Amino acid sequence: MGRSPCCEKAHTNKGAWTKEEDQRLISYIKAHGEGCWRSLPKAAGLLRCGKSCRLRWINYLRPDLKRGNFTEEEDELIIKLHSLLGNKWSLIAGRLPGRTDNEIKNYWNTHIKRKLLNRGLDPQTHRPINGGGESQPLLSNAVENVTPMHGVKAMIKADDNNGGKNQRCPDLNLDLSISLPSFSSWHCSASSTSSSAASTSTTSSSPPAMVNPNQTVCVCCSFGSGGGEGRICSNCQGFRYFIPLQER
DNA sequence: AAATTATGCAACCGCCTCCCC
DNA sequence: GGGGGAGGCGGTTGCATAATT
Repeated sequence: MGRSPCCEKAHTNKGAWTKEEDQRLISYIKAHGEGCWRSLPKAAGLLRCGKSCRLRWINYLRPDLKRGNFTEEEDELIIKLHSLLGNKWSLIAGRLPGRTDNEIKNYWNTHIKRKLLNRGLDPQTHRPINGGGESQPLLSNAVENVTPMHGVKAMIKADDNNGGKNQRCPDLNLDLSISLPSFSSWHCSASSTSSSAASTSTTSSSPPAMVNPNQTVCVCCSFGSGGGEGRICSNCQGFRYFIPLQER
């Protein structure tokens, strides 16, 4: 049986994109907008798979992309988010405006992994490699804005469905919260029980009041969906939550 | 200067999830 | 509720360039 191919591979180009192909794609999307990637190549006169067009646009041609080196701040933010979310590159990218999941993934594999190893931290678990650093923080001391979430452990509920694919979360003590660009984005507007906590004023040096161990905080709203990736949220119905341990 | 090795990144592949019928 | 199509995601590959020998 097998799955049907996403496009007619016999008549599609592969490999690096030419300037002409780029230009065709850009002008088509400028004229018609994104959407229906499957039919886009034909409509735009491109001999490319729709997925390839989407990837090229999202990762390279989009006008809002921030090209160039990652800053130290971005580095640390990626590390923090990775410690919370694992290899959820799209969610991580959602918190880094102008960066793409592919770019972050590549950057992680080529730079940050090495950086963490140099710090003596396991890039996957963010724990000290030699086990001798039990009292060490999970993340570098250079990470500012990291404050303890008193008594709160976290997990990502969505990964429960992975059949153990992500074994990392249930055991990982994520005694962390991070300074977010906007506290107001911590909770879904639809989440009335949480919004009162979010509105409590805080200072950057104290644990935010929103980190109430008895409340449920939505990870996707807090970290990933700001850039229009809300499809995973659906007003947070059983998907990507921090779950206080006492509820488990 | 040439050959070899290492590195970085764009692009592809296949699976998963969502959405519509 | 189930099936199928389309989009999205993460892992991996392969090529171009840089660094080293």
